[in-house]
Amino acid sequence: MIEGLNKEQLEAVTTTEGPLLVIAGAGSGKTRVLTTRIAYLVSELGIDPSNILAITFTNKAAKEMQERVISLLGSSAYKIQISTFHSFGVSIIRDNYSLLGYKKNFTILDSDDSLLTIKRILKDLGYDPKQYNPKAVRNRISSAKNAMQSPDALSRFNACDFDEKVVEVYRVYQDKLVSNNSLDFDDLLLKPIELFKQNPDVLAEYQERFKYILIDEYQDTNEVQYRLTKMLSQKHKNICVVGDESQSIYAFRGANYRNILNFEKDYKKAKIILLEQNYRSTGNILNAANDVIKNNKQRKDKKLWTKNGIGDKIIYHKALNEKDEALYVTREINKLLGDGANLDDIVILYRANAQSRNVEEALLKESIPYKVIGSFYFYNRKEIKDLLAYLKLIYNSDDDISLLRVINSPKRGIGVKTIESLTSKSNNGHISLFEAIEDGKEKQFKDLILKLKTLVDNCSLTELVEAVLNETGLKKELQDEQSLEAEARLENLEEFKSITKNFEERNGIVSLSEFLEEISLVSDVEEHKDETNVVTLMTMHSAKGLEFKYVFVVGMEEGVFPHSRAFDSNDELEEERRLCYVAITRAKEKLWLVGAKRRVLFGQDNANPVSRFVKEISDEYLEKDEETSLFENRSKKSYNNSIDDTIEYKVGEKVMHTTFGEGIIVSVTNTVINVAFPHPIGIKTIMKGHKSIRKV
DNA sequence: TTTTCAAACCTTTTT
DNA sequence: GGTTTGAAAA
Repeated sequence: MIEGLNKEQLEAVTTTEGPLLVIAGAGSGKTRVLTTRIAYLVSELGIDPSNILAITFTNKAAKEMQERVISLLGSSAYKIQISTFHSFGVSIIRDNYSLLGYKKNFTILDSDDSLLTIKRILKDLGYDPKQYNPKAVRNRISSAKNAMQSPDALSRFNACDFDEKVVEVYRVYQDKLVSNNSLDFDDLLLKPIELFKQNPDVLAEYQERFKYILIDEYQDTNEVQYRLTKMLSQKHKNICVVGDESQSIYAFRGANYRNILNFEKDYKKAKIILLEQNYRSTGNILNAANDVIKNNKQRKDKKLWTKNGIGDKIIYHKALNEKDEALYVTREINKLLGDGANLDDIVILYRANAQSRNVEEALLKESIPYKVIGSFYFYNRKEIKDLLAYLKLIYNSDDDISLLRVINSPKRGIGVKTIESLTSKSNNGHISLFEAIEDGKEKQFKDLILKLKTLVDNCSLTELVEAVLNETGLKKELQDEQSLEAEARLENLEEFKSITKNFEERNGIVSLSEFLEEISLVSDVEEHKDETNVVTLMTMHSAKGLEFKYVFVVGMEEGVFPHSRAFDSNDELEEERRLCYVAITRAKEKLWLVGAKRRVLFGQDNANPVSRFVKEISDEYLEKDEETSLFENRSKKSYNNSIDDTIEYKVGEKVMHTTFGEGIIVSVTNTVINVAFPHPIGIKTIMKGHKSIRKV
């Protein structure tokens, strides 16, 4: 098990007692250390797996850690609590809901739901949403919660009129959540702390249970997470935190990388181990990363090194515009594929999700299969949100937010007037909107939900979803519409059923409560599908912890990356630089940094200078390629090869695709068409005039 | 109550 | 550039 570990790694694995800080540079075998340490605790020291708690930030990281521990320990690994901070929080709340004043069937609000709630509160209080931006209010409340400030505490600090209003909204918002028997993301961590403060005996039980605690990505912990782990580890003090302040990229979410720098102060006898040997990347890639990060003032001095070869130089390519930028990337990908590379080994990283569109269009043109991680396309669709709101309301009828979402969707003739009278009734009687319903059209709605409620314990999840679709009229509304867009929405609802089916198969028969919990904590539908052998597109933030042979970073321009919002703050610029460090160190073999001379942003043509991060890399490791005019000709040629832009398309026309077969066009944009193919293929986006389709 | 159309708004990054 | 929001008409 411990074979092949270097001296420092071995020390990190075997130093099991007392506080331990592992500063793990990118690619230094951090996950291997964590998983081996867990296995060592269990199989060498005979620690009961249920006494171990391992916490990560993302679902992806938790899943990977669990898989690796299972491969080391077998099925006993299932008894180890490996989870994200948020799902760990939910499990504590679930086990102690009544002590916290919640009912068993609490629901979790996503950030859209909390925004809607805040909008309604602002309106109720008579404030102009133009003067008090709801998003700003939500962010302010969220950061207060992440800093563990109650409305009272916040009111003591408030300096301006805006803050005063925030405090007011904050109070109403918290009351509303409690009366709705629901929690937002921040509550998932705050409530456990509240619980432990008020019930020392409960805390003592958890402290006793989790004798060994491991925290991954410690540099990304915020105040709440920091306090929570400190409370839990107070008794046994066997806490091992792993992190790298150079990779702290979540300050906007309240993360405080000083938590890692202060670890030695918090735990007086803490041992510190530095992992600086990198096993992932070539010498050139590491040197470039070091060149960039050394421009940050606030950091622990360390330098990654490797025994790997020097490798290829990093390529910086400046394209003419954002279209050429994307085309350049596809051309390089095609070259790689020609040399026998796998699509799985290729990733394209960008600063903001909105940047994916150009790249996607180019990939479509070249018929290169890809997947986009972390863009909430699926769960953000109206029909899916409606369906989920129905499920939430069935599960927790006090959830006013979900009720308001679906009470008149599909249309039942229940309008503003009815809602107003229900709201005042619910306010006066301190009951939920659902309970306030007594008669009228809304009574029919109430009966419908009550009827569906009886199904929860008597049928499978998929059957319940089917019943909701049929009984609420959600399906009928779309079928009656007879439009192709409605057809696409129906397809999405079908897709949702395959998600519930998948969930059932994975976990056996599952309850509505477990399903809702997972859906609220897993933002990305891709985690349910396994699309393999495709190019991956994602933000640099989502890429943390991952590695790829070939990495493309696009948008290397001032204003795009570093983002213009960071210009006026040195702290934020340092955070952007850390993000750049994360992006560079994802690459194992080859790295491309790509930017555009001109770029259309907000419909405006901008000419941004090259990103300062490119300039920070010494020419020793960098190969600059600015044959922009040449490339323009080449790109035109390749464009003409596969695209015939003379063909006109109309919605409703039939087309034949070389692999998907016959389909119907459901929508047409300037560059692409969306085509509905028979189940299970579904809706596909295809370039206009692409050689793979022809009209029939 | 629902539909429609023009104006406003927007773009960090995520559990 | 693209979507969401608001006011006015149906």
